[in-house]
Amino acid sequence: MLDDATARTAVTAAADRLFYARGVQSVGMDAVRAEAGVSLKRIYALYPSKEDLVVAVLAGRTQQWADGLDRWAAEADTPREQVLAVFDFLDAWFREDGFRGCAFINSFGELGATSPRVAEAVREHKESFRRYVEELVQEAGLPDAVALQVVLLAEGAQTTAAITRDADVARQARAAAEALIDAAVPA
Amino acid sequence: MLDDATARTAVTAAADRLFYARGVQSVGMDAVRAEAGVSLKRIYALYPSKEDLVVAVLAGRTQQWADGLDRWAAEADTPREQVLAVFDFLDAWFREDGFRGCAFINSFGELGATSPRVAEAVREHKESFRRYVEELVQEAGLPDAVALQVVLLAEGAQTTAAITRDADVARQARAAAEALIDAAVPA
DNA sequence: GCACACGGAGAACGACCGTTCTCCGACGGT
DNA sequence: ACCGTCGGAGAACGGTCGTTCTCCGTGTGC
Repeated sequence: MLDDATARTAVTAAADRLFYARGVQSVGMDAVRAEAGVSLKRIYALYPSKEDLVVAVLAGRTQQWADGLDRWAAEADTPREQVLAVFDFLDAWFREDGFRGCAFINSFGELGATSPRVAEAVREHKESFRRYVEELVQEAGLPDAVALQVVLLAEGAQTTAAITRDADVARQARAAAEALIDAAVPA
Repeated sequence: MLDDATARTAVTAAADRLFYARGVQSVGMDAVRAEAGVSLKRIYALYPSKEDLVVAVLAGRTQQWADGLDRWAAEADTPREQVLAVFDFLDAWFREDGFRGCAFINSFGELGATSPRVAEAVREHKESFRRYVEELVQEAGLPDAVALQVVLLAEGAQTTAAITRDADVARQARAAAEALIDAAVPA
Protein backbone atom coordinates (compact mmCIF):
# COMPACT_ATOMS: atom_id res chain seq x y z
CA MET A 1 0.00 0.00 0.00
CA LEU A 2 1.27 3.45 -0.93
CA ASP A 3 0.80 6.49 1.22
CA ASP A 4 -0.70 9.53 -0.43
CA ALA A 5 2.60 11.29 -1.05
CA THR A 6 4.24 8.42 -2.92
CA ALA A 7 1.07 7.70 -4.85
CA ARG A 8 0.94 11.35 -5.85
CA THR A 9 4.46 11.37 -7.21
CA ALA A 10 3.93 8.02 -8.96
CA VAL A 11 0.85 9.40 -10.68
CA THR A 12 2.35 12.73 -11.69
CA ALA A 13 5.56 11.07 -12.89
CA ALA A 14 3.63 8.57 -14.98
CA ALA A 15 1.32 11.25 -16.36
CA ASP A 16 4.30 13.44 -17.14
CA ARG A 17 5.99 10.70 -19.16
CA LEU A 18 2.84 9.90 -21.11
CA PHE A 19 1.62 13.46 -21.65
CA TYR A 20 5.04 14.60 -22.77
CA ALA A 21 5.53 11.72 -25.16
CA ARG A 22 2.08 11.65 -26.74
CA GLY A 23 0.30 14.86 -25.85
CA VAL A 24 -2.32 15.30 -23.15
CA GLN A 25 -5.47 14.60 -25.11
CA SER A 26 -4.26 11.38 -26.64
CA VAL A 27 -3.50 9.84 -23.26
CA GLY A 28 -6.50 8.41 -21.45
CA MET A 29 -6.75 8.25 -17.70
CA ASP A 30 -6.65 4.49 -17.99
CA ALA A 31 -3.20 4.70 -19.55
CA VAL A 32 -2.08 6.84 -16.62
CA ARG A 33 -3.46 4.22 -14.23
CA ALA A 34 -1.56 1.45 -16.02
CA GLU A 35 1.71 3.43 -16.14
CA ALA A 36 1.50 4.58 -12.53
CA GLY A 37 0.18 1.33 -11.07
CA VAL A 38 -2.36 3.32 -9.07
CA SER A 39 -6.07 2.60 -9.33
CA LEU A 40 -8.41 5.05 -11.00
CA LYS A 41 -10.26 5.50 -7.76
CA ARG A 42 -7.09 6.54 -6.03
CA ILE A 43 -6.06 8.86 -8.83
CA TYR A 44 -9.41 10.65 -8.67
CA ALA A 45 -9.10 10.90 -4.92
CA LEU A 46 -5.75 12.66 -5.35
CA TYR A 47 -6.66 14.71 -8.44
CA PRO A 48 -10.38 15.40 -8.86
CA SER A 49 -10.12 15.82 -12.61
CA LYS A 50 -7.71 15.29 -15.47
CA GLU A 51 -7.21 19.03 -15.65
CA ASP A 52 -6.00 19.02 -12.06
CA LEU A 53 -3.54 16.31 -12.96
CA VAL A 54 -2.27 18.27 -15.95
CA VAL A 55 -1.75 21.35 -13.79
CA ALA A 56 0.09 19.25 -11.20
CA VAL A 57 2.33 17.79 -13.90
CA LEU A 58 3.17 21.27 -15.15
CA ALA A 59 3.91 22.44 -11.63
CA GLY A 60 6.33 19.55 -11.25
CA ARG A 61 8.03 20.47 -14.50
CA THR A 62 8.41 24.07 -13.37
CA GLN A 63 10.22 22.80 -10.30
CA GLN A 64 12.47 20.47 -12.29
CA TRP A 65 13.25 23.24 -14.73
CA ALA A 66 14.27 25.63 -11.95
CA ASP A 67 16.45 22.96 -10.37
CA GLY A 68 18.14 22.16 -13.66
CA LEU A 69 18.88 25.80 -14.36
CA ASP A 70 20.33 26.24 -10.89
CA ARG A 71 22.54 23.22 -11.30
CA TRP A 72 24.01 24.47 -14.58
CA ALA A 73 24.40 28.03 -13.36
CA ALA A 74 26.24 26.78 -10.29
CA GLU A 75 28.94 25.29 -12.45
CA ALA A 76 29.65 28.56 -14.21
CA ASP A 77 32.65 30.58 -13.07
CA THR A 78 31.63 34.13 -13.92
CA PRO A 79 28.28 35.96 -13.85
CA ARG A 80 28.50 36.24 -17.63
CA GLU A 81 28.97 32.49 -17.90
CA GLN A 82 26.02 31.97 -15.59
CA VAL A 83 23.78 33.73 -18.07
CA LEU A 84 25.17 31.62 -20.89
CA ALA A 85 24.77 28.45 -18.82
CA VAL A 86 21.09 28.62 -19.77
CA PHE A 87 22.10 27.44 -23.22
CA ASP A 88 24.35 24.70 -21.92
CA PHE A 89 21.39 23.47 -19.93
CA LEU A 90 19.29 23.51 -23.10
CA ASP A 91 22.03 21.76 -25.05
CA ALA A 92 22.12 18.86 -22.62
CA TRP A 93 18.33 18.68 -22.59
CA PHE A 94 17.99 18.69 -26.37
CA ARG A 95 20.30 15.70 -26.52
CA GLU A 96 18.26 13.61 -24.12
CA ASP A 97 16.37 10.65 -25.52
CA GLY A 98 12.75 11.44 -26.12
CA PHE A 99 13.19 15.19 -26.19
CA ARG A 100 9.97 16.55 -27.63
CA GLY A 101 10.22 20.27 -27.09
CA CYS A 102 9.04 22.39 -24.19
CA ALA A 103 6.17 20.72 -22.38
CA PHE A 104 4.69 24.11 -21.56
CA ILE A 105 4.68 25.31 -25.14
CA ASN A 106 3.21 22.00 -26.23
CA SER A 107 0.51 22.11 -23.58
CA PHE A 108 -0.25 25.70 -24.40
CA GLY A 109 -0.73 24.86 -28.04
CA GLU A 110 -2.93 21.94 -27.17
CA LEU A 111 -4.97 23.27 -24.27
CA GLY A 112 -4.24 26.96 -23.87
CA ALA A 113 -7.31 27.92 -25.84
CA THR A 114 -9.70 25.71 -23.89
CA SER A 115 -8.27 25.49 -20.38
CA PRO A 116 -7.61 28.76 -18.57
CA ARG A 117 -5.89 26.92 -15.76
CA VAL A 118 -3.39 25.31 -18.09
CA ALA A 119 -2.83 28.61 -19.87
CA GLU A 120 -2.17 30.25 -16.52
CA ALA A 121 0.27 27.54 -15.44
CA VAL A 122 2.20 28.02 -18.67
CA ARG A 123 2.27 31.78 -18.23
CA GLU A 124 3.53 31.44 -14.69
CA HIS A 125 6.29 29.12 -15.77
CA LYS A 126 7.50 31.39 -18.55
CA GLU A 127 7.23 34.37 -16.26
CA SER A 128 9.37 32.68 -13.63
CA PHE A 129 11.95 31.77 -16.24
CA ARG A 130 12.12 35.38 -17.38
CA ARG A 131 12.60 36.58 -13.80
CA TYR A 132 15.33 34.03 -13.28
CA VAL A 133 17.22 35.23 -16.34
CA GLU A 134 16.70 38.83 -15.26
CA GLU A 135 18.42 38.07 -11.98
CA LEU A 136 21.38 36.47 -13.71
CA VAL A 137 21.62 39.41 -16.09
CA GLN A 138 21.55 41.92 -13.26
CA GLU A 139 24.21 40.03 -11.33
CA ALA A 140 26.35 40.17 -14.44
CA GLY A 141 25.89 43.94 -14.55
CA LEU A 142 24.20 43.80 -17.93
CA PRO A 143 21.32 45.99 -19.09
CA ASP A 144 17.85 44.58 -18.41
CA ALA A 145 17.07 44.38 -22.12
CA VAL A 146 19.56 41.54 -22.45
CA ALA A 147 17.36 39.32 -20.29
CA LEU A 148 14.46 39.31 -22.72
CA GLN A 149 16.84 38.76 -25.60
CA VAL A 150 18.22 35.69 -23.87
CA VAL A 151 14.71 34.49 -23.17
CA LEU A 152 13.70 34.91 -26.82
CA LEU A 153 16.74 32.98 -27.99
CA ALA A 154 16.05 30.23 -25.46
CA GLU A 155 12.40 29.92 -26.47
CA GLY A 156 13.29 29.96 -30.14
CA ALA A 157 15.93 27.31 -29.56
CA GLN A 158 13.42 25.05 -27.80
CA THR A 159 10.81 25.10 -30.53
CA THR A 160 13.38 24.91 -33.30
CA ALA A 161 15.20 22.01 -31.69
CA ALA A 162 11.94 20.17 -31.21
CA ILE A 163 10.74 20.63 -34.76
CA THR A 164 14.00 20.22 -36.66
CA ARG A 165 15.36 17.59 -34.25
CA ASP A 166 18.68 19.41 -34.39
CA ALA A 167 20.25 19.76 -30.98
CA ASP A 168 22.98 22.05 -32.30
CA VAL A 169 20.69 25.06 -32.20
CA ALA A 170 21.53 25.37 -28.51
CA ARG A 171 25.13 26.11 -29.39
CA GLN A 172 24.10 28.65 -32.00
CA ALA A 173 21.68 30.31 -29.62
CA ARG A 174 24.53 30.51 -27.14
CA ALA A 175 26.74 32.17 -29.72
CA ALA A 176 24.00 34.69 -30.46
CA ALA A 177 23.61 35.41 -26.76
CA GLU A 178 27.35 35.95 -26.45
CA ALA A 179 27.26 38.46 -29.28
CA LEU A 180 24.32 40.28 -27.73
CA ILE A 181 26.04 40.43 -24.36
CA ASP A 182 29.22 41.74 -25.93
CA ALA A 183 27.23 44.34 -27.83
CA ALA A 184 25.50 45.41 -24.62
CA VAL A 185 28.64 46.16 -22.65
CA PRO A 186 30.25 49.48 -23.58
CA ALA A 187 33.45 48.77 -25.45
CA MET B 1 -24.34 24.66 -55.41
CA LEU B 2 -20.64 25.27 -55.02
CA ASP B 3 -18.03 23.93 -57.36
CA ASP B 4 -15.25 21.91 -55.81
CA ALA B 5 -12.71 24.72 -55.71
CA THR B 6 -14.89 27.17 -53.79
CA ALA B 7 -16.11 24.43 -51.47
CA ARG B 8 -12.49 23.50 -50.78
CA THR B 9 -11.51 27.02 -49.84
CA ALA B 10 -14.67 27.47 -47.76
CA VAL B 11 -13.88 24.32 -45.82
CA THR B 12 -10.19 25.04 -45.29
CA ALA B 13 -10.90 28.64 -44.32
CA ALA B 14 -13.54 27.57 -41.81
CA ALA B 15 -11.36 24.81 -40.42
CA ASP B 16 -8.45 27.21 -40.17
CA ARG B 17 -10.46 29.69 -38.12
CA LEU B 18 -11.78 27.01 -35.77
CA PHE B 19 -8.57 25.01 -35.39
CA TYR B 20 -6.54 28.13 -34.75
CA ALA B 21 -8.96 29.53 -32.21
CA ARG B 22 -9.67 26.34 -30.24
CA GLY B 23 -7.08 23.77 -31.22
CA VAL B 24 -7.58 20.88 -33.63
CA GLN B 25 -8.79 18.19 -31.29
CA SER B 26 -11.44 20.28 -29.64
CA VAL B 27 -13.12 21.11 -32.94
CA GLY B 28 -15.40 18.40 -34.28
CA MET B 29 -16.02 17.87 -37.94
CA ASP B 30 -19.59 18.94 -37.33
CA ALA B 31 -18.40 22.35 -36.21
CA VAL B 32 -16.40 22.65 -39.41
CA ARG B 33 -19.50 21.75 -41.38
CA ALA B 34 -21.52 24.43 -39.61
CA GLU B 35 -18.85 27.09 -40.02
CA ALA B 36 -18.19 26.30 -43.66
CA GLY B 37 -21.79 25.70 -44.68
CA VAL B 38 -20.70 22.57 -46.52
CA SER B 39 -22.24 19.21 -45.80
CA LEU B 40 -20.25 16.48 -44.09
CA LYS B 41 -20.63 14.29 -47.14
CA ARG B 42 -19.06 16.95 -49.30
CA ILE B 43 -16.26 17.61 -46.84
CA TYR B 44 -15.35 13.94 -46.77
CA ALA B 45 -15.45 13.85 -50.56
CA LEU B 46 -12.90 16.68 -50.64
CA TYR B 47 -10.80 15.56 -47.66
CA PRO B 48 -10.95 11.83 -46.91
CA SER B 49 -10.08 12.31 -43.24
CA LYS B 50 -9.69 15.01 -40.64
CA GLU B 51 -5.95 14.59 -40.83
CA ASP B 52 -6.06 15.46 -44.53
CA LEU B 53 -7.99 18.58 -43.67
CA VAL B 54 -5.46 19.58 -41.02
CA VAL B 55 -2.62 19.13 -43.48
CA ALA B 56 -4.49 21.20 -46.06
CA VAL B 57 -5.06 23.96 -43.52
CA LEU B 58 -1.37 24.01 -42.65
CA ALA B 59 -0.44 24.13 -46.33
CA GLY B 60 -2.70 27.17 -46.71
CA ARG B 61 -1.03 28.85 -43.76
CA THR B 62 2.40 28.22 -45.22
CA GLN B 63 1.27 30.03 -48.35
CA GLN B 64 -0.23 32.95 -46.43
CA TRP B 65 2.91 33.22 -44.33
CA ALA B 66 5.14 33.38 -47.39
CA ASP B 67 2.92 36.01 -48.98
CA GLY B 68 2.91 38.12 -45.83
CA LEU B 69 6.68 37.98 -45.53
CA ASP B 70 7.06 38.97 -49.14
CA ARG B 71 4.73 41.91 -48.74
CA TRP B 72 6.63 43.27 -45.74
CA ALA B 73 10.02 42.66 -47.29
CA ALA B 74 8.93 44.48 -50.43
CA GLU B 75 8.37 47.67 -48.45
CA ALA B 76 11.88 47.68 -47.06
CA ASP B 77 14.42 49.95 -48.69
CA THR B 78 17.70 48.18 -48.06
CA PRO B 79 18.66 44.50 -47.90
CA ARG B 80 19.38 44.97 -44.21
CA GLU B 81 15.91 46.37 -43.67
CA GLN B 82 14.45 43.45 -45.58
CA VAL B 83 15.89 41.06 -43.04
CA LEU B 84 14.49 43.16 -40.24
CA ALA B 85 11.12 43.37 -41.97
CA VAL B 86 10.50 39.86 -40.64
CA PHE B 87 9.98 41.43 -37.23
CA ASP B 88 7.72 44.16 -38.54
CA PHE B 89 5.60 41.45 -40.08
CA LEU B 90 5.50 39.68 -36.73
CA ASP B 91 4.67 42.92 -34.95
CA ALA B 92 1.63 43.53 -37.11
CA TRP B 93 0.54 39.91 -36.72
CA PHE B 94 0.90 39.91 -32.93
CA ARG B 95 -1.43 42.90 -32.79
CA GLU B 96 -4.20 41.24 -34.76
CA ASP B 97 -7.34 40.27 -32.92
CA GLY B 98 -7.41 36.63 -32.01
CA PHE B 99 -3.66 36.12 -32.28
CA ARG B 100 -2.95 32.81 -30.62
CA GLY B 101 0.64 32.09 -31.51
CA CYS B 102 2.07 30.18 -34.43
CA ALA B 103 -0.41 27.65 -35.78
CA PHE B 104 2.43 25.33 -36.71
CA ILE B 105 3.97 25.31 -33.27
CA ASN B 106 0.53 24.82 -31.75
CA SER B 107 -0.29 21.95 -34.10
CA PHE B 108 3.09 20.40 -33.50
CA GLY B 109 2.55 20.47 -29.77
CA GLU B 110 -0.89 18.99 -30.13
CA LEU B 111 -0.42 16.44 -32.90
CA GLY B 112 3.27 16.20 -33.68
CA ALA B 113 3.69 13.16 -31.49
CA THR B 114 0.77 11.24 -32.97
CA SER B 115 0.52 12.38 -36.58
CA PRO B 116 3.65 12.03 -38.72
CA ARG B 117 1.97 13.92 -41.54
CA VAL B 118 1.27 16.93 -39.36
CA ALA B 119 4.79 16.81 -37.95
CA GLU B 120 6.16 16.74 -41.46
CA ALA B 121 4.02 19.68 -42.58
CA VAL B 122 5.29 21.71 -39.63
CA ARG B 123 8.89 20.80 -40.38
CA GLU B 124 8.49 21.79 -44.00
CA HIS B 125 7.03 25.13 -43.03
CA LYS B 126 9.80 25.97 -40.61
CA GLU B 127 12.35 24.78 -43.10
CA SER B 128 10.97 27.04 -45.80
CA PHE B 129 10.98 29.98 -43.40
CA ARG B 130 14.62 29.33 -42.60
CA ARG B 131 15.51 29.19 -46.29
CA TYR B 132 13.67 32.42 -46.90
CA VAL B 133 15.60 34.21 -44.17
CA GLU B 134 18.83 32.72 -45.47
CA GLU B 135 18.15 34.30 -48.85
CA LEU B 136 17.50 37.69 -47.33
CA VAL B 137 20.63 37.40 -45.24
CA GLN B 138 22.74 36.47 -48.25
CA GLU B 139 21.37 39.33 -50.28
CA ALA B 140 22.32 41.64 -47.44
CA GLY B 141 25.85 40.29 -47.61
CA LEU B 142 25.70 38.97 -44.06
CA PRO B 143 27.24 35.73 -42.80
CA ASP B 144 24.98 32.69 -42.97
CA ALA B 145 24.99 32.28 -39.19
CA VAL B 146 22.89 35.42 -38.90
CA ALA B 147 20.00 33.67 -40.62
CA LEU B 148 19.55 31.07 -37.90
CA GLN B 149 19.90 33.75 -35.25
CA VAL B 150 17.09 35.71 -36.86
CA VAL B 151 15.01 32.55 -37.07
CA LEU B 152 15.57 31.77 -33.38
CA LEU B 153 14.55 35.29 -32.40
CA ALA B 154 11.47 35.09 -34.59
CA GLU B 155 10.40 31.73 -33.17
CA GLY B 156 11.04 32.89 -29.63
CA ALA B 157 9.05 36.04 -30.28
CA GLN B 158 6.09 34.05 -31.55
CA THR B 159 5.81 31.74 -28.56
CA THR B 160 6.54 34.50 -26.09
CA ALA B 161 4.00 36.85 -27.64
CA ALA B 162 1.38 34.11 -27.60
CA ILE B 163 1.94 33.13 -23.99
CA THR B 164 2.51 36.54 -22.43
CA ARG B 165 0.04 38.31 -24.76
CA ASP B 166 2.61 41.07 -25.12
CA ALA B 167 2.96 42.22 -28.72
CA ASP B 168 5.96 44.38 -27.89
CA VAL B 169 8.31 41.42 -27.97
CA ALA B 170 8.41 41.85 -31.75
CA ARG B 171 10.09 45.20 -31.33
CA GLN B 172 12.57 43.81 -28.85
CA ALA B 173 13.33 40.87 -31.08
CA ARG B 174 13.94 43.36 -33.87
CA ALA B 175 16.35 45.30 -31.69
CA ALA B 176 18.20 42.09 -30.87
CA ALA B 177 18.41 41.23 -34.55
CA GLU B 178 19.80 44.67 -35.31
CA ALA B 179 22.49 44.20 -32.70
CA LEU B 180 23.38 40.79 -34.06
CA ILE B 181 23.57 42.12 -37.60
CA ASP B 182 25.78 45.00 -36.51
CA ALA B 183 28.00 42.60 -34.62
CA ALA B 184 28.27 40.40 -37.70
CA VAL B 185 29.56 43.10 -40.06
CA PRO B 186 33.21 43.94 -39.57
CA ALA B 187 33.46 47.39 -38.06
C1' DG C 1 -44.43 14.01 -67.10
C1' DC C 2 -41.06 10.83 -65.52
C1' DA C 3 -37.03 8.21 -64.16
C1' DC C 4 -32.84 8.99 -62.26
C1' DA C 5 -28.62 10.67 -60.40
C1' DC C 6 -27.05 13.96 -57.11
C1' DG C 7 -26.35 16.43 -52.89
C1' DG C 8 -27.96 17.94 -48.29
C1' DA C 9 -29.59 17.05 -43.58
C1' DG C 10 -28.96 14.56 -40.06
C1' DA C 11 -29.37 9.93 -37.93
C1' DA C 12 -26.58 6.02 -37.03
C1' DC C 13 -22.47 3.49 -35.76
C1' DG C 14 -18.49 2.11 -33.43
C1' DA C 15 -14.93 3.61 -30.75
C1' DC C 16 -13.03 6.07 -27.02
C1' DC C 17 -12.80 8.99 -22.91
C1' DG C 18 -13.55 11.13 -18.33
C1' DT C 19 -15.74 9.96 -14.41
C1' DT C 20 -18.40 7.10 -11.20
C1' DC C 21 -20.11 2.86 -9.36
C1' DT C 22 -20.22 -1.99 -8.05
C1' DC C 23 -18.38 -5.82 -6.35
C1' DC C 24 -15.13 -8.40 -3.86
C1' DG C 25 -11.05 -9.65 -1.34
C1' DA C 26 -7.84 -8.28 2.37
C1' DC C 27 -6.82 -6.59 6.66
C1' DG C 28 -7.25 -4.73 11.55
C1' DG C 29 -9.72 -4.41 16.07
C1' DT C 30 -12.13 -6.98 19.47
C1' DA D 1 -13.35 -16.09 14.40
C1' DC D 2 -16.17 -12.06 13.01
C1' DC D 3 -17.42 -7.67 11.44
C1' DG D 4 -16.57 -3.41 9.31
C1' DT D 5 -13.75 -0.68 6.50
C1' DC D 6 -10.75 0.22 2.92
C1' DG D 7 -8.82 -0.05 -1.60
C1' DG D 8 -8.31 -2.35 -6.13
C1' DA D 9 -10.09 -4.13 -10.51
C1' DG D 10 -12.82 -3.28 -13.84
C1' DA D 11 -17.63 -2.68 -15.50
C1' DA D 12 -20.81 0.91 -16.39
C1' DC D 13 -22.48 5.47 -17.81
C1' DG D 14 -23.02 9.51 -20.42
C1' DG D 15 -21.04 12.12 -23.77
C1' DT D 16 -18.34 13.15 -27.87
C1' DC D 17 -16.07 12.29 -32.09
C1' DG D 18 -14.75 10.67 -36.77
C1' DT D 19 -16.88 8.50 -40.30
C1' DT D 20 -20.63 6.35 -42.92
C1' DC D 21 -25.34 5.59 -44.19
C1' DT D 22 -30.19 6.50 -45.02
C1' DC D 23 -33.64 9.09 -46.62
C1' DC D 24 -35.63 12.61 -49.17
C1' DG D 25 -36.15 16.67 -52.11
C1' DT D 26 -34.47 18.77 -56.31
C1' DG D 27 -33.24 19.40 -60.87
C1' DT D 28 -32.01 17.52 -65.39
C1' DG D 29 -32.41 14.74 -69.77
C1' DC D 30 -35.61 12.61 -72.51
